[in-house]
Amino acid sequence: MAMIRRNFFARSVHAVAPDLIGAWFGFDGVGGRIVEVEAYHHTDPAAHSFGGQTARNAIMFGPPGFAYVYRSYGIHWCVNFVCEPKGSASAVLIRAIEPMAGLAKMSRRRGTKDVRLLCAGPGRLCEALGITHAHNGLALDAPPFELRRPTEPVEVAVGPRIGLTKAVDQPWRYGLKGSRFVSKPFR
DNA sequence: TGGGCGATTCGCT
DNA sequence: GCGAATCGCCCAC
Repeated sequence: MAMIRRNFFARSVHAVAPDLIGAWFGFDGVGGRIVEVEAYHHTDPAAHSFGGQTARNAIMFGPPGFAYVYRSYGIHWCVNFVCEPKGSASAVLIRAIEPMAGLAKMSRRRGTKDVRLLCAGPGRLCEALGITHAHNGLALDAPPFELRRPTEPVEVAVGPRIGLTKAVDQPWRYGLKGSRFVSKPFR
């Protein structure tokens, strides 16, 4: 599997997002393949960067190829990959992976043995992988991140994003067709 | 400086 | 299917 380099992310977020489906996402010894992501662009009312740069979203306004981690509902962490040229403030939210490496460790962190629920959802994914605010701003092409291109072509499903109150109809959710490990089925 | 709110998850009905 | 948990961010006052 070919390593994903930083310039992989220096493209339209809508080009990067489907290309991430099927890619290997390793983090500090655990991981799996990406089966679900969502794209967020700075012109998108649902994006954190829509209202301009703030202390929280500053990483989104930096160069592509870095991790943007934020707190959701005061409880969960969610991880994004920053895309496009510096200043575009666009990113891909990683919503689910198919758990493949370090299942025991992920199960312990998550408190469940149900492999299907280990990483199905942005909050669950970060809990299983051990991703927190401490990893905000880290480069994606260096440890603890390990991203690799898919070994073979994949079929990508498309649908509306989840849990939003703004721009709900945009079909900017991408998934691995037929995967049991997505947070919600694609129809 | 305070109040409302959110790219969620889980448990109970 | 519904509501609680829980807290940092952000804007209005």
